[in-house]
Amino acid sequence: MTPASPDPAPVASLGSLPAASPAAANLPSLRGHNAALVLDLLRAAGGAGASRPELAEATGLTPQAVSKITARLREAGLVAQAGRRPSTGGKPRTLWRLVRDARHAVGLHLDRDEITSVLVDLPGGVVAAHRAPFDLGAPREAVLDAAAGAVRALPAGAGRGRPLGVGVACPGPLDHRTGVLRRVTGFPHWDGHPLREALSRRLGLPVALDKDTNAAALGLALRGGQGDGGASFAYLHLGTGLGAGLVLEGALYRGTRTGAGEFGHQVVLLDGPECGCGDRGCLEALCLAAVARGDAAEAARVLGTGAAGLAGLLDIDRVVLGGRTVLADPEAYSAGVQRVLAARAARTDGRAVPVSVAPGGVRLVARGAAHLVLAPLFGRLEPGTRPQGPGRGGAGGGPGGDPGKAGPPPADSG
Amino acid sequence: MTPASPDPAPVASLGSLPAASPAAANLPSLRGHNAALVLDLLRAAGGAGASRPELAEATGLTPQAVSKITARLREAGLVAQAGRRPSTGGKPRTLWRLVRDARHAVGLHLDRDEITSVLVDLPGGVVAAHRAPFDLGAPREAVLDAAAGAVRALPAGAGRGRPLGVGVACPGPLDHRTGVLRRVTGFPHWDGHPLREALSRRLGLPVALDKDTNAAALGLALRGGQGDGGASFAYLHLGTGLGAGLVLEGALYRGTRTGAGEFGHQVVLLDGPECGCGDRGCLEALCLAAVARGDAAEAARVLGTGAAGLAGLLDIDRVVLGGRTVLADPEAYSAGVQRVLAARAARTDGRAVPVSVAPGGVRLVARGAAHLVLAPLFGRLEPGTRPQGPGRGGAGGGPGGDPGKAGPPPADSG
DNA sequence: CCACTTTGGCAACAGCGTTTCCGAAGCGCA
DNA sequence: TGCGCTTCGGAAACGCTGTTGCCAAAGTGG
Repeated sequence: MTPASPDPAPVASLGSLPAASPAAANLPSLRGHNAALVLDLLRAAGGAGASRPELAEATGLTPQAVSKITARLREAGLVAQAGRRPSTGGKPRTLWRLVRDARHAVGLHLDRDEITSVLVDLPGGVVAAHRAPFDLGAPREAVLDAAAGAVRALPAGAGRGRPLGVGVACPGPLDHRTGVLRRVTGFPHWDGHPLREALSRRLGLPVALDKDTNAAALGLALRGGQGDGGASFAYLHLGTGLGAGLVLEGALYRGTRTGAGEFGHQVVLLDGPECGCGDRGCLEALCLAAVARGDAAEAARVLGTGAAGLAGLLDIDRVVLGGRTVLADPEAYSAGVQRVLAARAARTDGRAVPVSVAPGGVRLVARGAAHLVLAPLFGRLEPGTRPQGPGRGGAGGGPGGDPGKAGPPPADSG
Repeated sequence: MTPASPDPAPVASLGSLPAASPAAANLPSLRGHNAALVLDLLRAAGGAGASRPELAEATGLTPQAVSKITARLREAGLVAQAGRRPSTGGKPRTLWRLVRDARHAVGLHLDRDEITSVLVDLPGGVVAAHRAPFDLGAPREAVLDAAAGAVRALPAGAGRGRPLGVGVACPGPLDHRTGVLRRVTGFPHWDGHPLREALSRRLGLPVALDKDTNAAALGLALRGGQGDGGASFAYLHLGTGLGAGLVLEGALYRGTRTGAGEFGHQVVLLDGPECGCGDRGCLEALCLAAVARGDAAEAARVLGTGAAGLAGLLDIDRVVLGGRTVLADPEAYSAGVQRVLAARAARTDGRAVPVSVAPGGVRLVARGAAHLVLAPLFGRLEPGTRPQGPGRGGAGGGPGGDPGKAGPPPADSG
């Protein structure tokens, strides 16, 4: 695939066709796609593991192809045998699982007043975590220092080898494709800053950047659960603001410019009270006002109204709530939102969209950020990360990459 | 690929892995994918055509691979040479275009009081059209008769061979995967009726079913335009109701159960006037009330408020308006919605989401319905259509199909 | 007329999943 | 314990994909 040309507009009059939206596939990309598929199924299977015939049925590949793929993945050190199933009258099935320490990734959550970093292993488990006070409003260098410090505070040698990369989540808006911040609400001095590149250079590791809500949603989508392969859900985050992360048909939806998920500034009360954004009657304004009054029930009702609209608009399968405000009184918000959704269901086809509170607490976003780096291995996210600095050069293959060909993790030369 | 098993739940306790969300790929599916990609680029290029080197650059394939693919497509009769570009110092490039009459599809729009059918050719142009009064509330048999009649009223022999299939669009809700209607608002006797199967049997052709708004959006997405490969837009339809069709990153988004696009019942005035759906303050209720008062400006403002929320939530690139009410006073609605979006843009990053009125008039939906059948050829939609009756048996290949292997259109034996 | 550029076909090739075949490893019954 | 049966999974040949390397064809420009 031709990388995005730096030329502004190559003549454009004749002979310039738009780049094909889905990229063309060749043999290596096919191999990578199927390998990622198998890895993803093993990830979903968790510690229980999965057998070759099961993988074959789930993917649609022939058992023989699955054999070849698992053999390659084992050679790469990504998977290993994990016992066998009881026989059903013939040779028992051999089980496979992910090798926990085959790869690691760092997740970094830059919140307004706190920084959280986690080290996660290949299946997505948190190996180590670190939290510290933080000020996103501090000068850039100080913030970069703090970020690098939070990454270095993690036990680098715990899992052998360097981490694959660092996923960074922070308040939006920003552009995940270029890794550049836009005017982060309340901190205009970040506008236009290429945070991804700066951090990548300082850490000597690939860095991926995204909004906190997107990271959280991605983390929830990849949570060890089962059967949610193609499910759609919305993660609604109520903290100092109100935002959303959308997972549509199993894939994180960020929009063309990472702008998707601006949930808080939907108008739910035409000509209502003024909001900080300049509009009137925004969901966020009403919700935060109710919170300020201590009226969690009303805040939940307002939030539920927004959730109901979203459920209808996007045919969402479930709603997950999170954020400090919600976590302070989870039952009230869960019940309040659920009530509105149940009322909507009663008016339509009768099936209410289930509501839950996000597990993971204060590490939810950081863990999701790590998945910005891990997810491409499982075909759950386009690479998007442009490797920089030492470690893993830019030899990346076609779409989906090829986890099987990634080889052993680079040795820690430090 | 294993077809969806008819078994309800195969034991499910052990060894049942969820089906992989994206299907596995093998050589035939890779071939089909790339062939569809090339066809899609040629479709986007329109009458101007595209050359092999351009296709190679746009897809990322090698020129040699493109040569092989175009050769296969030419052999299948889908593409043909269309002149050459002026030389730039060497051998001039040969241009390729779609063969207009290589395939045809029928689009059928079942509206509440009118039925429209169109015959479209491979590039998506309307070859013939038919309109007649209609009553969706009539008994089922009468409706099926009318639908079949509208299809047969089209000049079948105009393009040689039978059409690929019939795309049907009607008011929702319904399930596009099973082709079964749900309780179409106002006509409860359609609830649960397998319209797709019934029509397919009667016509002896494959049938695809979807919501009218989805069909319209799909048609707009595939309109001969250029460069909108991965663009996102919303089609907002204001007629007797208010609905939306969503195209996200170039693909029609229907949700898991075709439920996406329920735009009219988002609450924009908490505790506002009651809506027919039982809720209060729905966008649709306020909008229709303003229309009933003859206040197009206020209706547009309300509609614009909904559009602004949607633009933020989904990072939409543009908004397209349609429906009888809009078409009755296009300037008022276009300007009114644009005003709200411009105000929102001024509050955020300053780039307003452009608004336009859907071209195509009364045939917009029918034309989009035909694309339900054509789009899979271009990799723009999963097949979804289960061929029934004579014509094109169920020999369909892997994901994306393989247009190159489709062979010549079946001869019209009638 | 001749270098030079560019297009695009031919042939050999590596590597993907598929097919076919068969040994390995368990169960159940005699 | 032995034997038939079932199921798993490896080995090898295969068809077909896009890729690579080479070269003829078809233009431009001096």
